[in-house]
Amino acid sequence: MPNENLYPLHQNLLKVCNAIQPLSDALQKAIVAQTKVIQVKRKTRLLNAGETSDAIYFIISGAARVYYLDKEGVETTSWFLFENEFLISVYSFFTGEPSFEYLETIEDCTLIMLNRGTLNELYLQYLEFNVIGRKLTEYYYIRNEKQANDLRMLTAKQRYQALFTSNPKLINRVSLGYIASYLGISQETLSRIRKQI
Amino acid sequence: MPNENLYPLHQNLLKVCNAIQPLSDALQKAIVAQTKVIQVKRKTRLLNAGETSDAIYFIISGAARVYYLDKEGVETTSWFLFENEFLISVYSFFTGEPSFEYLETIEDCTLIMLNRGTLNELYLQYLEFNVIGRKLTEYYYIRNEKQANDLRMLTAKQRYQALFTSNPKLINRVSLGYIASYLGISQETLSRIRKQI
DNA sequence: CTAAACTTTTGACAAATGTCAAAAAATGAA
DNA sequence: TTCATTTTTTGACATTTGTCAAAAGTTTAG
Repeated sequence: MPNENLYPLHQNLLKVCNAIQPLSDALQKAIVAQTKVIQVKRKTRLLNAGETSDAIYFIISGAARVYYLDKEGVETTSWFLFENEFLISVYSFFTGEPSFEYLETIEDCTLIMLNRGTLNELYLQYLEFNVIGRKLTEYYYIRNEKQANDLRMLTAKQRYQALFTSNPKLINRVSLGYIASYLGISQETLSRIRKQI
Repeated sequence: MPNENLYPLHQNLLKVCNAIQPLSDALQKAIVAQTKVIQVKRKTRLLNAGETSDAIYFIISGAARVYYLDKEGVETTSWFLFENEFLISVYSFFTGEPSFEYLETIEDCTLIMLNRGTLNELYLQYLEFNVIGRKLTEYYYIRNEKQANDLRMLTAKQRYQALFTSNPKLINRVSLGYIASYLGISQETLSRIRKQI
């Protein structure tokens, strides 16, 4: 595992990618060279609605969420991301259209930042990297699909229990209001559900 | 546009792929050679829950749906697919795990069938094909995300109206009960919503 | 350490949606 | 075309979830 020593900050990112498909040394080097490690405080907005997303972030440490505003201006959280996950406004990043979502940290974070132009160059220059992109998209697709299915099929209480079961640590790191909007319910309802359990 | 004459049945499939990224002649030829055109009646089950998905289908004509059963055995439709779209159990096809979903036609269909082994060979042999796979997955990802967002944020009536606006033809081709489950509501409620509008 | 800001809980009530059962309407196979 | 089957609608009522307002609890920055 030479990576661990060569690129200490990028170690987990490379590990995640290598687990999908082994990367050539040249590609690993390119990834490290073309990305930037940044530190941001909690509640930092990394993308605003209306802006076009220009970057994807890998979370080394910390937590973040993706949210948007409904017609009445009420926040709805659509995603929580933690260590070793990618923070991205999929729609805006992939289409190049202005985002309807906000990206915001919910804890102090250390992030690896990769911008879109660079990613596309990597896709062109290292065709094997498309495999990684495809597989990651597949993986997140499946997560998203499960979410939609749960929203259709489960009651509020069942959705909370499913989330709690699949991701117990989340409950302690994320405020109730955010979780409620993620589950598609009001925070009062979630508070009452919690008391019952 | 030589494809139109060379491969009449595969014309639209190739057109969809070419629109994402031009395919080499060799790849086009390989796609045509490795796929099989089949005709099936309406209500044909192409995949059962518990089976591992081994194929992806491109719909030349007809319509289909993806559905699954909740704990009480009630059907919930998670997706409708029409001409020039891909019919697939994403979870099972991509992970190789047994499916929790059923694939079923809702009209007589003409389909292009591509099995997983072949697709993976194409991915290996024609690395550029991964770009197509990645982009298609991105596209369907975005659709899925929109669905989850609507389920969280909109009332039943708003969801119906959104569906009607974005896909009016669907309403006439798909029965009310299927649409209701797709929207995450009972069919009685959907029937009442329809009357109001 | 403390005040201000934010988050969670509670109560009372309103609105949305579900359930069950039966009738009406539409569809499709013989 | 006709009858059996499937789909949609309707009514009555139950349940879930939302809303508003206020109180209680917790966290954070100075």
